Amino acid sequence: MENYRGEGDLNDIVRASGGGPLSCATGQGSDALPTSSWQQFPSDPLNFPSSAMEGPDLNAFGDPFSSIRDPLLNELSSTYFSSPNSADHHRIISTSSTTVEETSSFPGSATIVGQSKLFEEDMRSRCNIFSRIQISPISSSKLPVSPCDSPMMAATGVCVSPRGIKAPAVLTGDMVHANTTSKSCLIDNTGPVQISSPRNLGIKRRKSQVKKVVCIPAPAAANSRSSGEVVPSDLWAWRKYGQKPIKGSPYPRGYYRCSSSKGCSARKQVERSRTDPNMLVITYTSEHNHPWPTQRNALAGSTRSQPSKANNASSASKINPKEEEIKESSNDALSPTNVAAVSSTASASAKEESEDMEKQPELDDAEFGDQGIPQTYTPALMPIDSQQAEDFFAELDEIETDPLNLLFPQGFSGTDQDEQQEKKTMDPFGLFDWPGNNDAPF
DNA sequence: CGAATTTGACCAGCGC
DNA sequence: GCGCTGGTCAAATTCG
Repeated sequence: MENYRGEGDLNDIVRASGGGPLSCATGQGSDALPTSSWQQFPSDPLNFPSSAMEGPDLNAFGDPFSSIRDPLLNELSSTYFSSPNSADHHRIISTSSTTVEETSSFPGSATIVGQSKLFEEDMRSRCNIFSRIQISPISSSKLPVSPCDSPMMAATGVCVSPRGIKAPAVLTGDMVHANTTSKSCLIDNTGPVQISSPRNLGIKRRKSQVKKVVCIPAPAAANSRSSGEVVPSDLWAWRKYGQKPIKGSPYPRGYYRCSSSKGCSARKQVERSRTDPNMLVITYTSEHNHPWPTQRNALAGSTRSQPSKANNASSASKINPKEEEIKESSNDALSPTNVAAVSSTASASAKEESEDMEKQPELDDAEFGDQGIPQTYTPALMPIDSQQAEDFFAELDEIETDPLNLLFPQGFSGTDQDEQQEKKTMDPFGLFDWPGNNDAPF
């Protein structure tokens, strides 16, 4: 266990920033809203091109995470933005140095940082329902000498200890911080990531790989499947192909590959935060080479993780608790129980990384800009209490045949009226500022 | 019966 | 060069 320290990865980072006054300056408590520096997430999560669903953007399949980030982050947004108590604090720290600027291409939601102040102020004045997501431009080339010297760091309170910087991951400027009092998660991306089978493709797996790490809250009862393994669905169907114990971590790491489409090289790793079992660290590798599956399809292959089964004691009894910890499925994420769990867990963060920055600056721009993070934040407001959650998911079942419309109402609506109607549906409380909404202050 | 999961083995990168 | 570690494969197992 102590060996882990020498690696200077996640644990170090968490320790360095998890409880530090700098790192959590704004998040000393999940109830104490860190409003001073957190960047409000875009007010208009829906106002982004549904590029992932559109043909032209399929060209981006060659771009890592050109698509995978969207479903997941969408899930995150839809799931974690549901806390009216501001218990959910999310930070997304993009390693793409140009993420901030590039995301500006998105109306509303795109201007994560540029308009974040506005969003923050506005949202704060409205409601604390939204998680605070911070996107920080970090890159190996732009990483400040001292993490705390970074303007972003200073502005956001995110700080990495020098020891953390020691880790290669930190050198790449990658970390994610889910900011809550007890639930923090910093992720190191030191770990090599494989785009695809090195055996088959002869690709070195430890370098020049782009990965995207998302830190999300895990179920409170982390060691019990019956409690419901809460991993937000990212719409893709994932098939587990391996699990390995990770040195320095009591929790194993699960390896998943996309099963939505044969030949898809998208993969992800799921593991629990070493320091905070309540946090799940999901690392996405490579990209999907196919359009988003429908929700129905996404659910395929997740039958073993369905809540109904998850709640089955007999089933749970057969499973190693540690193994359960990293299990995930779309169904789990969509279950009301999990929604509640997620809401209570109340923190999420994500990061994107390019470990080969010199080769991919433009790529990052393209990936995380035009099609980037904002796309993923669909304001699918979740009911708060369990009853609402049940009703909500009951409705989801009804519209399951066309989930994408739910996720991207403006992207698929035929008319402006439809868009407005859908926006109202998605945002019944007017919590979002729809660009087309005349009522919006901006 | 098909599909997903489990799990041990194998392979490759990285550090010493 | 060697050992450690992580990532993937693939057969066996499990489940719906």
